[in-house]
Amino acid sequence: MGDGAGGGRYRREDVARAAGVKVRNLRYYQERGLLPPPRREGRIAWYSDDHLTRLRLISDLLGRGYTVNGIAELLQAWEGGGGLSGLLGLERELTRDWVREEPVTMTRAELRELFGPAATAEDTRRAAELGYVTVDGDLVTHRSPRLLDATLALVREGVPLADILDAGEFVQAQAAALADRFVGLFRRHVIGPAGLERLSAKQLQHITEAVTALRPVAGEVVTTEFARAMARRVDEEVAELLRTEQ
DNA sequence: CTTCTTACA
DNA sequence: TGTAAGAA
Repeated sequence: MGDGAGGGRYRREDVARAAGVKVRNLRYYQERGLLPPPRREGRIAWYSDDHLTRLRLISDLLGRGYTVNGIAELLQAWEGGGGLSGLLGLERELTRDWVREEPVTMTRAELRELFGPAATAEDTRRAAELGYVTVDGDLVTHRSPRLLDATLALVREGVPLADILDAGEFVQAQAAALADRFVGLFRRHVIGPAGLERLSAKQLQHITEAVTALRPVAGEVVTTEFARAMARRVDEEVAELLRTEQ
């Protein structure tokens, strides 16, 4: 959070890699109006954090089966609401903290050292496929230090990495479903049927505040319910173990 | 030489 | 979506 969020400090290749899209598609998205043009400085194009956020949103939506045109419409509706600055503000609110973690980069050797012989190249490939890491030559970048730590903790307890990745894939699907559910609620009851198209600056402000207020609620509900489910399940498991060992 | 664009398959 | 060719 040191320097201003405005400017632009990514080159074409950098944003593309960070967002997990191909460089070729930057231009494509631009042409389709999904991505604002970068700031130009001579022959180099500078992309900002806002571009990166937008790019991640686009590739995520695309990955879930939305069409390019569908996304264009959505984005257009948003822009109609509060102008570009309002849109970018809301977009930031919607995704903050969920994508804000600072990635960690290490060499393959360092990765092996962390995981020990348990980690195969196949595991790395799979982790990349699931979006946990991106591989660039000898460098491996993990999206989330927290997830990396959690994975390491499990591996050190003897859980096979392949099984952890299976669990990760499952959790991703469930998490996406949960997020869809919450976003659906939000859309229906906070934004309303009118959509964002003709909202005043004040209304947009209210929505932004609502997002800020409600985001922790969604997390709260999920962690609480998860804790309860885990407690129940663990109790059952313990009871079962005690039964069979008698 | 590198970074982008244009244009075509 | 890949890529050859040209502009800057």
